Amino acid sequence: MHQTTMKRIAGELGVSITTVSKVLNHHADISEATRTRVLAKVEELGYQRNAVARSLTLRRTHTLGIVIPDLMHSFFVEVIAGIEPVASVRGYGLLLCSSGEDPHKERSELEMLRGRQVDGVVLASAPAPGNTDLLLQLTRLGTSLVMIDRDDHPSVKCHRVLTDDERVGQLATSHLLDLGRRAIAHIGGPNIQHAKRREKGWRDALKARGIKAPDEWIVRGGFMEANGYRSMKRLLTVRPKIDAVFAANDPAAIGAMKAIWEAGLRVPQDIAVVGVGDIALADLLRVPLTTVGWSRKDQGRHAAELLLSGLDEAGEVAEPTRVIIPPKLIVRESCGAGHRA
Amino acid sequence: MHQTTMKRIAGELGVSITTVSKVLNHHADISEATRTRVLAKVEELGYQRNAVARSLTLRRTHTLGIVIPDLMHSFFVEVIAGIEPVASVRGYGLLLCSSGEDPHKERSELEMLRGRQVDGVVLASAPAPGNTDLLLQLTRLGTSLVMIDRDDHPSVKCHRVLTDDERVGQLATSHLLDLGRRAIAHIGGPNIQHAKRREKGWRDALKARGIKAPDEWIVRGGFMEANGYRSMKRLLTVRPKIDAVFAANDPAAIGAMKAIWEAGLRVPQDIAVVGVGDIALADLLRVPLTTVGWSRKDQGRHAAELLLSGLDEAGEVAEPTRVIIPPKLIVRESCGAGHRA
DNA sequence: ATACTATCCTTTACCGTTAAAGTCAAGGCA
DNA sequence: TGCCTTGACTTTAACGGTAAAGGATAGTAT
Repeated sequence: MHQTTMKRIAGELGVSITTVSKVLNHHADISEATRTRVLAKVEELGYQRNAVARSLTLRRTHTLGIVIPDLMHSFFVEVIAGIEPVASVRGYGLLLCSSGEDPHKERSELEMLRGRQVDGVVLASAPAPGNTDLLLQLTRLGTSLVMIDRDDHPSVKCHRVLTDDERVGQLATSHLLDLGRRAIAHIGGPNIQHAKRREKGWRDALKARGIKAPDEWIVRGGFMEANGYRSMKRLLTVRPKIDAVFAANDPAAIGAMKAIWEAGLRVPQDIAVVGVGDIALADLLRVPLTTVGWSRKDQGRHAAELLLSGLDEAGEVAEPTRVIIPPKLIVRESCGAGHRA
Repeated sequence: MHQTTMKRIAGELGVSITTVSKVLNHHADISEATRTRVLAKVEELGYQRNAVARSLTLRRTHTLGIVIPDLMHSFFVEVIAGIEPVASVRGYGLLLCSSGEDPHKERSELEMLRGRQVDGVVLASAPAPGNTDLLLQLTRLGTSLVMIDRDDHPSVKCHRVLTDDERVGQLATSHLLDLGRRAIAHIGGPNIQHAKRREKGWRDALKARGIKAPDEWIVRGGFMEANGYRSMKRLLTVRPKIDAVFAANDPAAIGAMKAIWEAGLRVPQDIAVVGVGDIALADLLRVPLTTVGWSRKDQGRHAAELLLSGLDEAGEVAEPTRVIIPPKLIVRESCGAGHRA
């Protein structure tokens, strides 16, 4: 029932606990003979160091907290898939938290992570400035922080791994314009920085071609499929009719397509749709979704590397870095570019 | 830079550390006056207990390890989404590990979790009996274990939350038979229990209608989209031609559809496809996928509840439970039942 | 022979918290 | 008055490990 401890090893060998510890930590002042004996006993008993006890003395848990807004959204899972191998090979564990887009839950998760003394946190913040104080406190306490995806909490000095959201909006919108669409509506995201920036990119791209978007062309909602669905229902009532939609993310775009189909219209013939995110399976949808994507694995990988390299060089506080993962247009069929024969 | 400790609180108040500890643990032998003073100081300094130190003394980390084979497979993520809220409200953290279907990685992840003294483990085991010894050892050490999805390691006595895989196979196959298909091939999974059981269900359903499946009707591979794709390529060469495929899971079914389309054939007109799993977005595929599904959130929820209830009643070793999540057929379009007008 | 120096261990203290046992003054009871 | 409770703390030891400082023994320089 009880885990083997160094005490036991030391006892059976007639050496001190410290000697065992030194062998396991590769200290130089241990004779080859003792080292061998200890290692043999370790092997025999299948001993493994107790990470909790080590964390307490070393003041390092080798654990990263991950706080994301939605586990069911494949975007964040892909980011985690990018973080995992980097953390894993370096011996870091991942403590997974979901905020469910709720700032209060986010706060309590962050507090939980603080209490558990995680070495670092990867955060995709729920849209609310309420937790800025906690984040500031965490960094002050020596917890490294990397924000991914969301560019909120401007006063918090930490690494950020983002994409260029204005460019995202421009890419999507220009493409639709290039295909001859003119009445290009926008399904906006929630009230967070990068949703606003995608909107700005959309607006700028239209303006660049001399099109002024009327107010009815934009409906702001959330990032969920249901939000896109509701928003599209509204956009379908706009007159004169719109002929394209740029949705702030793929789930919203998918929701929009559902609404379009329900109205008996066709994608892309009646309304072209472009999303953002390139979520998994988007190429296998009834109408494969044209989208603006970037590598989430890269995003996760960068986040983990920033975090871990900052942890290894203890002491020196690295300058906050902004890594921009370049977005690119992924043309499929929902935009009407028709890449079938 | 330094976290506030009980020592500091005790010092500033002129009481012993134990007194502070007792207040925070709601011990009775503390006067109302002292309790109030301590609580006020805790509030003032924003003090929070150090979970690492508590874990060491309490021999409880309030952490569950989760080991899944593939982070990119939405199935497991959905299970996690079912586990998360249950664990979260009870104050348990989730340490996430991905084995990448590799038994060696799985082993090292399990060892990592053992070293970190997790209270329990939710495991979807990679297909290999190699780690049975470790699992037995873990349970012997007092770590609760719940296996989800995979029904391997029969000698390990632990709770299991599974679905009825034979029924899954029967449900899918009978449905195709009901629709008039007769040459129903099977894309099998890897060499693990529930893949074999789905195969058995398929075989039994055919036999029940007097059909004996020839050997070429089954191709066994893995659970990934690529496996389904390759398997289908092979099945397309079978003569006389097959008119339906039951794939052991949805990614494989999607891979199969890709292969079918690439061969210039249509789903379901030329070949009907039924998968297993009801992954997210399956209803939005180019041809919405008919599949046999069950609630993964329920599965995760059950797993977490079994684990946590076992942890609360410390000492008494609960009888291993088998929870069967009932599968149900989800009819869409890939089977040819035609639920459009 | 004496002091010096490696080499190889051990002792002691500490990480932050909790449980068990101990202290001590005030109050109750015979 | 003396003894026993009771209430409200404090002291001590422990959880499992690591770091720093402290021996002991043997070999080397002088």
